[in-house]
Amino acid sequence: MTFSSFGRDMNLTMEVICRELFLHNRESIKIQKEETAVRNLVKILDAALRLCNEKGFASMSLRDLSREADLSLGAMYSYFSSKDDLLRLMQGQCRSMVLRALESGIEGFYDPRMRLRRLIQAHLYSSEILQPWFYMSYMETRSFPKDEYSLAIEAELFTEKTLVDIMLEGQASGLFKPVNAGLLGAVTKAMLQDWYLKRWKYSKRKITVQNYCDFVLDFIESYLLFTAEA
Amino acid sequence: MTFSSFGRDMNLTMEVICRELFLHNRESIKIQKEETAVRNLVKILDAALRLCNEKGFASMSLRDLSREADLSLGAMYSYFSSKDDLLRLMQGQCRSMVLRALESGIEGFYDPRMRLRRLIQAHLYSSEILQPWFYMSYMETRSFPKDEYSLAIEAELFTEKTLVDIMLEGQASGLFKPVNAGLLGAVTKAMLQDWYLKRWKYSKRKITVQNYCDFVLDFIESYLLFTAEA
DNA sequence: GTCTATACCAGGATAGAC
DNA sequence: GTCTATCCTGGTATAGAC
Repeated sequence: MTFSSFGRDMNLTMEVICRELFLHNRESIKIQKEETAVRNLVKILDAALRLCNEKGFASMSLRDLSREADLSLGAMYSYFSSKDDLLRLMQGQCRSMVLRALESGIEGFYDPRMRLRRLIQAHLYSSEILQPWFYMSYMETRSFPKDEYSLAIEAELFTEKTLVDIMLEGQASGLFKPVNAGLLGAVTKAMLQDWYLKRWKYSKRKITVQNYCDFVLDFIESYLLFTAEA
Repeated sequence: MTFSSFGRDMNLTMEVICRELFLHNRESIKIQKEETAVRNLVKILDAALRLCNEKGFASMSLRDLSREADLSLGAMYSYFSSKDDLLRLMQGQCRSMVLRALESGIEGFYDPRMRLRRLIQAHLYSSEILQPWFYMSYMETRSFPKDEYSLAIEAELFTEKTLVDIMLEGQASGLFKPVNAGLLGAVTKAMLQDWYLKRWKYSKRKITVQNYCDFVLDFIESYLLFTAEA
């Protein structure tokens, strides 16, 4: 699976994302006409992701946002009922996109080595496309209200558990070495997250998602596979 | 180097830290008497770290802080001149402690393998002791004013460069395999940071800093060393 | 050195015209 | 559906008594 084929399959443009967000939240959004709603949601979310990733959600004022989104304060309140509600909308959309990306990455594959590769690729590739979403989600989790917080933690642990389960499977079938799968899963997650948390660093060094992905796979597989050294 | 010997050597109690912070910032702190100042700084910084790590610096109000620190608003303003100034004080103190810990970790060691081990240990052990400081520093960097931001980024890159330099040294002397040292340094940093960023996760699983450290060292050395498999 | 009281403003939220 | 005008809370910061 290459990055460009993944991107084509997932089709995650802002317009598509906002349309889905609109359809899933018709009750809470006061605007009726789909085209109007989607057009403005694109403006709002683009601006929100930009501001939020610069200074953090708490420091982003709705006045800033209204200026950047080129919509009045009053108009924006037709799309969400409070600032927290905006965060909830974005967070929910992000969670559903991530889950879909990871699941579509591994479905139909049964060999542990292949499943591990595809899961890591799906994670890195989707965080490449949705970087501002992933970043915001990571940085703002702690300020969520209790129920949203739990959902976010659950999602974090789910990814990790999926990684660990694949490793355990591979160990059970004798394909992988009997290393500490729990810890390997944890640090793998950390490496995957670093890709969207330190984007500035990797861009500056001209390291592409493909480079990073190949390296991480090599590093992990060297530790897991029995294959002799080159 | 074990965690407890490191802890003994560094002697990083809140009282010691605040005394140092006071001595380095006498001009900006309006209180004269050292004992009074240190006693109150401990109260302020303990509370600030707690609140800040819960909800983020921007969402921590000085009213909250004054209540938690059990000092009036007016009194607190004798210790810093603005909320941003408080952040600057804490940030500066954190940077100086980290640098000292890392340097004292590797000084006097020349074998690349040993230097790498000691640097990783020093980083993990100090982040174990200073977890709230490290966490705050990581999460708030992006909201710093420009000059403070540059200093923080510089510190991040310095640690990474130290790691990479040791790896390159080891490769040059033929001790380490010729893997991509730049990327290995980057993901190593990510693994080190995960220890203080996801403390809740590791505590819950009863993984100690010693467990984590041993695992990370094994993982990295397996990739770097020529030694045959067990 | 520490407190209380208060100035002042920015931010979230809403009402009601168009 | 969108805008402008406005309300009101709660934030940072300071003044001045003790």
